[in-house]
Amino acid sequence: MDGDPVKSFGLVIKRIRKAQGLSQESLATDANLDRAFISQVENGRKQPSLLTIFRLADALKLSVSDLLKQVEAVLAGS
Amino acid sequence: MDGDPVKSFGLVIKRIRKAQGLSQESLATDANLDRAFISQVENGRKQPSLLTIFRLADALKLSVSDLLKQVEAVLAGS
DNA sequence: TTGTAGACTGGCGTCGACT
DNA sequence: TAGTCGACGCCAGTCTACA
Repeated sequence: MDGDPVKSFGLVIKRIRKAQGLSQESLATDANLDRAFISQVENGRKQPSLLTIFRLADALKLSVSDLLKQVEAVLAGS
Repeated sequence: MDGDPVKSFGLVIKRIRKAQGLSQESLATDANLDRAFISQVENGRKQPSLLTIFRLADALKLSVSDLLKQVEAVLAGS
């Protein structure tokens, strides 16, 4: 019932980050991004660019396609 | 030998669009984007945002994860 | 540790026109 | 049909700082 890819993306990032026991701070440094920006993305307030999506996937140690497959799953079940 | 996700993304978009016999113009209208911008993306001069990636995938009638899987394939074999 | 705010730079995305 | 250009508005992404 959501339908917003930006919010769904944020939820997935937050879920995976927590599952790996990472802080926003460490994820930010791993992905070469700002911590404040990570927060905005996780809360669906900012939509990342292509390069940023790749950086986040790398930092979370999974492929971009697998990451977005999880986003699609959230979208489908919402 | 490439390593640039932005260029790879553009190549994949162009390849799929041509395989479906679409013009940049029709893809642009299907994805609610500007034709000039489609050209920039295909040539790796602009990197799309998350929402734009979803719009392009929809217009090309494939899932975002499948689209990015093709991008990863190009990156791997380059 | 996280959310948010304000200010800032650079770049996304649009539009019209020309090649 | 596709590439590119200039101008434009708006937002991605950074940084500092405070709750």
